[in-house]
Amino acid sequence: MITSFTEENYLKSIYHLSPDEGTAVNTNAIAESLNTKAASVTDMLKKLADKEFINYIKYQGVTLTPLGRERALNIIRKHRLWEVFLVEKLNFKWDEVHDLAEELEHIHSDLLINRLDEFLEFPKTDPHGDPIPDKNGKFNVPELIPISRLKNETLGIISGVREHSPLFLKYLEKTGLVLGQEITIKEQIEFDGSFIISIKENDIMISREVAKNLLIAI
Amino acid sequence: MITSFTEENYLKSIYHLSPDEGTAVNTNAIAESLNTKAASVTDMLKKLADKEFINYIKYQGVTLTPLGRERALNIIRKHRLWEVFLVEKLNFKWDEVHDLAEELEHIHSDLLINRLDEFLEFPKTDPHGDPIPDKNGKFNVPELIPISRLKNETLGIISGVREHSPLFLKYLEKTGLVLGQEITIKEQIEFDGSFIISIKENDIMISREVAKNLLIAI
DNA sequence: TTATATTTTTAGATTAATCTAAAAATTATT
DNA sequence: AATAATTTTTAGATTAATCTAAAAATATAA
Ligand SMILES: [Mn+2]
Ligand SMILES: [Mn+2]
Ligand SMILES: [Mn+2]
Ligand SMILES: [Mn+2]
Repeated sequence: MITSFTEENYLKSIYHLSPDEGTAVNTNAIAESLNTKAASVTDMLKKLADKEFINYIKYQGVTLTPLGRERALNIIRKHRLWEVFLVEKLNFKWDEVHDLAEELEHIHSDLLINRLDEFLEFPKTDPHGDPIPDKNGKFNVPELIPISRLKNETLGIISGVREHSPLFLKYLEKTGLVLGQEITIKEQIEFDGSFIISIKENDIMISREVAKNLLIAI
Repeated sequence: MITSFTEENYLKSIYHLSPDEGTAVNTNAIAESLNTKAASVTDMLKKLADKEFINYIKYQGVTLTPLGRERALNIIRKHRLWEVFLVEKLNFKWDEVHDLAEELEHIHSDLLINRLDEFLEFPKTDPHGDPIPDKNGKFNVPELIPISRLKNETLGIISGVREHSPLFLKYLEKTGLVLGQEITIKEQIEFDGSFIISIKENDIMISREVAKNLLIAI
């Protein structure tokens, strides 16, 4: 079954909005994430249900069928592999690749993406630390914890972000908070919830907002 | 001015159908090359004329404006660079890349394509011997002559094809008639216009149809 | 549990790209 | 030059994706 650019974006959005397999995603949430209107979403949900990509009960939200989940993961695989390509081979920065990958993820060819995977030597994560599904849609989610939930004196490695905006990513880069960097939590300031962390022998301060969006492997 | 996938295919088609800058391209020719109907073409021509990509006079056919030509060459540049990438980096065969490049050529990013160009070390021709415009749209057309127009005992190098169908390309590959291969014209058979050529110390026979579509640099 | 607020769906339009059938213009042929 | 053939354009519909405004269903609060 072929899927249009638009249908694929809906599937991806539903996948990203699903906290877990069972719980349904609301019409309004999809509308917001795709910058469209609820009425448009309803129309598309009917279409996706017809094509058996989603389970849709009027007024009750939607869940992905196994087929829909498979398709969503295939698009996410493509997105993340293209991001790796852009950073590793074409020297793009991690804050520059997302919008391009949003276009490239819709190129329809399993052969192309499997060859690209091989060319990149089967990367396990993308430039933002997100896991890349393999050709069967399998991937393992590493246990990452935001700095905001860590205790003092914890030592860990920066391994992911919860926020992908170029502004945030550029700030992290400038501050040296890049993937793979080892850090230690020194102290949380009670007043505003900000943190002092140590990075390469230096102590630096990061806001609570940043601490919530920086993911650590311990 | 942004252009849709469809508009870009029309511009490319008009470019490829232009024998030279001045002479106009007919509605029916465009319709045939895009597998669409003349009525649809007329609608699109009005739109492209509004956007100043073409000069359009009712019933008189169209020519590209400098803007339209620039845009067409940019798409062709992308098409051919992606073909080089697929063959050189992802190990595709020359008969497998065209349809994929038809999709990839519509990815909108000059930065991406210039970085790709650099990554590929600024190739001058694509896997089929066609010239790749540089970022300013400049390219030189090498003087290539079909085998069918060569005299006996001519020595030359296979440097291009006039027909891009996978069937033809696969036949050439199997027969050893690949780009860069040196050949000598031995004899033309008067009866059916076929040729005997020498390649790597062997004499082989090729039909007139093949001879017309194989381009040689002398 | 009735009234109010929120969410979701339907009804009806719009826009881009396409089509068929018919009309108009151009080109070729007597 | 008049007629026939061909090419091109217009008229009117269709389909996918979107929208606004109104109606219907569900959730929340008095
Ligand atoms: Mn991304
Ligand atoms: Mn990413
Ligand atoms: Mn091609
Ligand atoms: Mn080519």
